[in-house]
Amino acid sequence: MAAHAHHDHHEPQGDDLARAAQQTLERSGEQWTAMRASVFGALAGFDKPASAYDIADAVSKREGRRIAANSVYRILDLFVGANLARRVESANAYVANAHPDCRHDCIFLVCDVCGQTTHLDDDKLTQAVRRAAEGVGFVPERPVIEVRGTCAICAQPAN
Amino acid sequence: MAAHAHHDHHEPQGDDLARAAQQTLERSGEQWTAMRASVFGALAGFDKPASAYDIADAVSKREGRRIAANSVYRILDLFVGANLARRVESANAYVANAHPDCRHDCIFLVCDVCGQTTHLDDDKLTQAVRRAAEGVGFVPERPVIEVRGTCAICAQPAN
DNA sequence: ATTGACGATGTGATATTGTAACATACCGCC
DNA sequence: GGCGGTATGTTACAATATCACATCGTCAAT
Repeated sequence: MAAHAHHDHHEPQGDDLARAAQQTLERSGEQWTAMRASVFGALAGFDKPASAYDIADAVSKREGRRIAANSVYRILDLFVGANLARRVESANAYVANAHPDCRHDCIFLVCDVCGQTTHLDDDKLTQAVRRAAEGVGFVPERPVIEVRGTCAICAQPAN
Repeated sequence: MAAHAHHDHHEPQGDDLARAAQQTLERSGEQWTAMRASVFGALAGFDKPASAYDIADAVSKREGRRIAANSVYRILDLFVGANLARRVESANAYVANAHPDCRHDCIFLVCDVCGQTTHLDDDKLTQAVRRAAEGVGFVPERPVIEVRGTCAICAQPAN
């Protein structure tokens, strides 16, 4: 779990990530409430996609009182709409988005062994998918591009 | 519902489709039982992706007795494994596969208005997705490529 | 014929994921 | 203080998915 602390990344993490999320959300005209901060924090605290119920449990623990899944869903929907989070369709789960300002389609690689999920940004590829859909008269809104398989670590023979 | 009866298609339909499915399933060493035939027929009878519960209802009607969802799930899992059916992840639903012998990744276009789902086969594109995953050390097993949006018919202005 | 193994299905319970409806709380404004 | 609006709480429920175990049929060995 103590990986690559050796130098700085571009990826905002922890509080930085939350601050970026807050700014993006507020710029879109929504409030950054205590509850939303707590949900975002819980979401960002997972190292793999988390279900709404996972998040509800984590938030409940943080808050010391029971938070219903339903409240979490509302906030997650808001986050997804504002690009602060993404839904991984093939896992019924959510991940925090480290770059809420860049709105592009993304590609998730979901490891069936460990659950870890990474994402690729390859606009050429996602544009090609959109164009393929347009080629048959379809109006693409939201490409869902995910790859189930085995991540580099779990695929190592000496496992 | 009485569309394009004017000339033959390559797409097997109705009984032909079922026969093709039966052959494929048996060739893979599984039995084509009455229950499986009934589930396949129900699945093929839907004009859009059907949930396991939709199918359970349809089969129950056909059979004149209650068929539980979990029996349907078992058979659907078998079908997906044998390529007789596909799961549309972003819709939690299943579609019959007209070409059970061609095992390629496919791209679903899911209309958010009417639910109709078409599929594209574009091996260049799906191969590109696989290669992109491999490029970061990921071993792709099952690409999930779906596009949510609006189909050509629902997108017509004079609707 | 009996038995045992095995695959398929039946059955009931339960887990997980997702929504709906309405109540309450908070906040800025008049 | 009262009002309108957003956010959250609360309860109930719907929809999707899985588990455990019972039953049934078929086939083969005994």
